[in-house]
Amino acid sequence: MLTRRKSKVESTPPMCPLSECLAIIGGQWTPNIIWHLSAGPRRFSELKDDVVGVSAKMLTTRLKKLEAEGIVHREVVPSSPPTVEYSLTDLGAELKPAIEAIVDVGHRLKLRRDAKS
Amino acid sequence: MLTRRKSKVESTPPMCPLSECLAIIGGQWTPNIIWHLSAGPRRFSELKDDVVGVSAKMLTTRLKKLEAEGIVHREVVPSSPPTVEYSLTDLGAELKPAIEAIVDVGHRLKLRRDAKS
DNA sequence: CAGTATCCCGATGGATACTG
DNA sequence: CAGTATCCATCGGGATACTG
Repeated sequence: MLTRRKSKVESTPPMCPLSECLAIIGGQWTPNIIWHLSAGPRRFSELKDDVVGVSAKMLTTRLKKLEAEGIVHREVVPSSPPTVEYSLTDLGAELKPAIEAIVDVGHRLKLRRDAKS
Repeated sequence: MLTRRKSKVESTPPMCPLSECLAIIGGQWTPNIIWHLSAGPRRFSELKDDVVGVSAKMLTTRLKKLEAEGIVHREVVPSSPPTVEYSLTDLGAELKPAIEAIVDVGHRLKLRRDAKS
């Protein structure tokens, strides 16, 4: 039997900075990009290889957005052929715990599913 | 001066269950829905009020998907007018740490930005 | 209350080709 | 190498109206 709900329920968690963070890591590919950058600086083509399936277009789009938001740092190395280093800023590094938590849960979810099938 | 990269870099984290989890919480509104459910069972219209801005269409869509994935439990209370209780399953509860990590980072990000402006 | 059914528009993102 | 430009199909998701 279901217990009757108190009119004010169990109190919803205070207020939600979820969107705040999701606006940053919400975009397609974005978590993957940040995740790969979390291991250290990468060049454009390295990232393109790491983040399997991403197109150059999307990768640039996301990197630009992340750079504008102060999450990643872009450093052009003047050389021929030119290379560009992408890395997480301090601000970007703060996202790591969240990404790791997601990875962790993803792992446990996978285990559960595999166990059931 | 940038240090030269070792050919094998700093080793990318093993393999990525990111997508595993993102496939679940990735959808628009989804994290918010789970977040609100994490405080306890809710009825359809309560959720619709909690998750500000969501349309009935999207809410049903997401809830159906989450139910199919075993993340939320749907319980129809036979009464007039009918009510429906949504709650997190054990599996769904495992997502809470990830959501909380995201909320936490979102909060810190907000603080940083506010400090700068 | 708790949805379902349609219509419909705009953004997302892939493929491809081109450039400094 | 590190992108940019263009074309174009898809589809997420809002508005609205209807139902058991």
